[in-house]
Amino acid sequence: MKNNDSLKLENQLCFRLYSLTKLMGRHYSPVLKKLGLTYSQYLVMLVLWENNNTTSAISVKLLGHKLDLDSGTLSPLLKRLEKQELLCRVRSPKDERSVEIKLTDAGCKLKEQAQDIPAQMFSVTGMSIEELHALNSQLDKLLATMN
Amino acid sequence: MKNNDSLKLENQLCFRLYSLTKLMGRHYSPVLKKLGLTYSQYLVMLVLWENNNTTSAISVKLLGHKLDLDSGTLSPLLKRLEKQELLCRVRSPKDERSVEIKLTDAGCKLKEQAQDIPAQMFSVTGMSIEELHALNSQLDKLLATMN
DNA sequence: CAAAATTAAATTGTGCACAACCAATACCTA
DNA sequence: TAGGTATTGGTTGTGCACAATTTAATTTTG
Repeated sequence: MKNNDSLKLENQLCFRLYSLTKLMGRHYSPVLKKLGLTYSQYLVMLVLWENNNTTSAISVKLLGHKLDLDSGTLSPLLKRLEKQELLCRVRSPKDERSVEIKLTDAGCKLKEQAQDIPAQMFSVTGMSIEELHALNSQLDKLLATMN
Repeated sequence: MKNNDSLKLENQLCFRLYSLTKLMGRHYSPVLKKLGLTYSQYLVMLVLWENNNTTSAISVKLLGHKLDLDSGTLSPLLKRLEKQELLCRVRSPKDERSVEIKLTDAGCKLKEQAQDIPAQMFSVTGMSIEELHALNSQLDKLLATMN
């Protein structure tokens, strides 16, 4: 690559990721709207759905760790989900600083409606399972390096 | 993949893209802070730097098309850059609805300070040039399919 | 045990993304 | 040329991301 091309938009990996993330969001949002969720709220629900079987409650701290989000982002988001009665926030008796998140029955039940979202979104990518796995592991490697 | 794993966070391509975009932003922001730019402002400047040689001005419309951003996002962003005197916004004499963006001398000069950002960011990825190109073209394919 | 350090959340402020809606202008066509 | 239509940009409102600060509780240490 020529030196004076390095600042060109078309050569930027970051711009591809940025565009693709937005594009992804545009495919998700109409689907998630039916469940009354935004994309970030959906991610939170994924963690809760996954977790609810084993540990019945998860702290905001741990949730933030799993999603790589801080409390400034999660606090208002969780309050909105609480208002929708999908989850409840209870201060931990063990450590009063910590807030534990627990799915309500409605929140638990919403999982059923979300079951076919992954397949639906996968079809939008036009990729094969093999290509998806290959891309996933490339991105995992990149995530690990950059962290 | 088992059916009930499809909703697991770790299996989501979208979550990897989402995380990687945020992570990318965290690597960029301290570097861009020295230039007084946010990441999105940097993208706008990339387009302007690239364009300034040939066409001296670019409309908000075209800028939005290149960056895949709408005027609701660009308008306030461009006003902030105008306040920093990196560019000026002039209503087109040909079409009064259209606003043309033009770099100031300061805006043009800022390019020099940005020259080594791409190389710096490339080194953070830990990839070889070949790997970068391969990933870029995979993402381009995905962008094309999903658009 | 009390002071200091650490930790968890909430709060505040800035900027971004986008949908929905509005006003102004340009263009087209009957 | 008058009226409809499309386009451009702005405005408003919601939600996300994150830095910086504050508050409160726990843990560590002298």
